[in-house]
Amino acid sequence: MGRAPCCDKDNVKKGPWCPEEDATLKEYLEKHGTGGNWIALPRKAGLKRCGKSCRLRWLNYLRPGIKRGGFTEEDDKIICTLHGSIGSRWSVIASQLPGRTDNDIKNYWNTKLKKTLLPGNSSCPKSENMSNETTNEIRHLNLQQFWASIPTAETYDSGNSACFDTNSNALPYSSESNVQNYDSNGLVPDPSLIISRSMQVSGFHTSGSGSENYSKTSSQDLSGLSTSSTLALENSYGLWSGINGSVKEDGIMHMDFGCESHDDEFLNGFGFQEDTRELAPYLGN
DNA sequence: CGTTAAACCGTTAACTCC
DNA sequence: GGAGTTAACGGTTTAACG
Repeated sequence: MGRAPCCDKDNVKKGPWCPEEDATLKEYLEKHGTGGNWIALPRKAGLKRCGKSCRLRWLNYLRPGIKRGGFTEEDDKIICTLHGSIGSRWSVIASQLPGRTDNDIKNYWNTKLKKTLLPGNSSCPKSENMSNETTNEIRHLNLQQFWASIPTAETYDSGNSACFDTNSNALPYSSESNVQNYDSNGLVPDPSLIISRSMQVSGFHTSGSGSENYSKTSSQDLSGLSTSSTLALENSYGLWSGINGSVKEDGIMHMDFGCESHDDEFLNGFGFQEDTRELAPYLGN
């Protein structure tokens, strides 16, 4: 006996969505939100689709602020770097690329990046496949972005994909209008601050090199953030131990990366050491 | 602790282009 | 008709809830 199907398969439509269905779903969600229940949603909205299909359609296609195609070189670097570090945790990678969906990134990786960047079909963009310049660039980018990406309780990106409060009727996306900009002098935050800050947000700027503005929201906005991405961060990027689960007496941050690995040498090359003393030069300590 | 729903990701059907 | 691309499905894992 298998698991019970999520819906009555005889009475649901499958396959590509037509414009009418899209319009119906969009209109319903804009009016009523999800109501915290995707499964009941299609019936309420008058759609002959299963809730899972509606959710996917909304998140991957209809949701406002969605970006499709047009990946930049910087997007490529972020994807390659993160994929090299954490593997195919597409939702985590997507959380670093505002407006991108896990599905989109996964497709892009499988159809383009994997072929162009990993000719040896390696799981990691190892140095032998790249020029030194490129490798160094990615290393630097990775460090900056990894540290910068550790969110503060006040930061998340306006266009992020993963803001979704299942307990409210709020639509599962963040509202750009609630976002204020502030200057972030120095992309790499103090590690002690990093750790003391709550990892409760799902999205944050990762692009650029230090002079960009970051975004912050009111605390109210944080309630709408994705729990899944929060957990994804915690699960993927490690368990933080020590004071407040973070920094030990020696002031060194000890990290236990829970991700399967991939290639220790590679990770070290990208700054993923267990002991962040090695990262001091990058962290400005 | 069992059940249910959401989230996630690998796979593939469907489509487009050459 | 084969290759490339993308949207969607299916199955599994995770989280939430009673």
